[in-house]
Amino acid sequence: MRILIIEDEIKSAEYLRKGFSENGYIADVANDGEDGLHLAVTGEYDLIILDVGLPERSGWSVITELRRKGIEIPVLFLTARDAVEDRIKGLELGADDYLVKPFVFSELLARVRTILRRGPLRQPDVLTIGDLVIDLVRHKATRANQRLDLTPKEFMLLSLLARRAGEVVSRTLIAEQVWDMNFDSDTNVVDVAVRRLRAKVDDPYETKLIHTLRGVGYVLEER
Amino acid sequence: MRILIIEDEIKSAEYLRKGFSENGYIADVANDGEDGLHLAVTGEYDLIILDVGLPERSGWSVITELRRKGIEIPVLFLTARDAVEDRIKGLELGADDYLVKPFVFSELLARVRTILRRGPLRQPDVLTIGDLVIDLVRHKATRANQRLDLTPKEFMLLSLLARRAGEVVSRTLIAEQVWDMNFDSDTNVVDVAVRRLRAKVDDPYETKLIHTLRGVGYVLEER
DNA sequence: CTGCCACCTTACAGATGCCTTATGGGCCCA
DNA sequence: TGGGCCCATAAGGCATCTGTAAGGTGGCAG
Repeated sequence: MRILIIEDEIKSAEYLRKGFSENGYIADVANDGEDGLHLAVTGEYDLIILDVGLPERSGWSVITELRRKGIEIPVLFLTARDAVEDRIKGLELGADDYLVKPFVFSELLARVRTILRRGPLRQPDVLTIGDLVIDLVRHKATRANQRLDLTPKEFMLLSLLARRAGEVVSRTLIAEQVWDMNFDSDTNVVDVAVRRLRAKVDDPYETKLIHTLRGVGYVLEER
Repeated sequence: MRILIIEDEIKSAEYLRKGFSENGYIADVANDGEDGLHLAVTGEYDLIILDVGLPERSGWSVITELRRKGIEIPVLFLTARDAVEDRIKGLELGADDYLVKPFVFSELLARVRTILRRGPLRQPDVLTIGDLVIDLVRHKATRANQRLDLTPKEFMLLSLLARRAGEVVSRTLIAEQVWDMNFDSDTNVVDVAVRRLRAKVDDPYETKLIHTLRGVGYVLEER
């Protein structure tokens, strides 16, 4: 899941980014409305967090512009405590929800989850492929009831594969979802990451779950 | 669905009652803790909204008394913005959620819906993780039957981890719940606090209970 | 059979994030 | 007022993670 944060105050933006990152989301930051709008249009985001107190281009015009272009990405905006009419305005312009500043991060997280849940992609909390079990909330993966000690990147990669178990996942998609790489760069990060994941998930066990489809990508499945 | 509102300020109480009523709930009001407790015990309510700034009988004792009688109705309490310790306390006493005043009614409504959806989720008074026992009410923790001498912050941190034993607790969440920090991240209080807690909870013992998940947070569990 | 290309595998070093310790300020209570 | 405890800050150290690079392997087309 990818989130775009449009917020001019660098510290706040970073705080939010970190929070989302800790909770398994990929979050990018735009420091003004101009950049934000551009990223929103070009990048593939599942949700936008928008501070409506932006200098350059007011937050409102970002929503307006997005909706005018027919882009339906859910928008959650942040507003000041005393600005009641702003909340109404934001919702009228096509935002999905708002939060009043200052807020506690977990409130934001809860709302984000709610919004994403009611979208088309509803995902369960626990994924099972053969004897491999992945608990997305607890950030825990086990195989044959043995705990797998995975690093953040490994866990991200594994959950991506697991969410599409049985389907081919292209390296391009992996690069995008896990590394936030938008264009082709000539690195073999993906290969190396898959290797490292295999070392923990497949190497110690008889039946392999991660399979390579030459020229296409990878599949996670029981065979 | 029936909701009991325990709130001494008549105007606020009426405002809430009306709000719920408009949204299809049946809501009753009690203007002090005494009445509230009585109604809660006799009436058939699905949820209680409790203001913890009550005069007669403090809000806390209402929760305590209810739980002591074995009544499991979900409680959502309302607290002042600056009272972080209160939030923790309320949850420790067995409330299901809280909301910080002042709030927008729809926020409250959203939370109420969430709670009612997930059904009663009662918290035990004593948490046990391996040989670690935490008594939330008596504010006492022991490991291997030895008393742990914890400072308030340490106890708060430990109970937060314990309440989510087995789940990852992100540093962001910790910072929020224990320090009420929202938008400044450049401090390592959490690290240091965890260190101090470990010194008492883990260092003297063979099996460690507090585990670090790099980039994600901490988990309290037996491994 | 042969060469190419995609992918695998390994080693390494920089970056990152966490740990650890020392220091001093603040607060409570005698 | 003074002592003791609690706890935030800061700084440096250290382990882990992860991207890069370089060489190896194996499938596949011609």
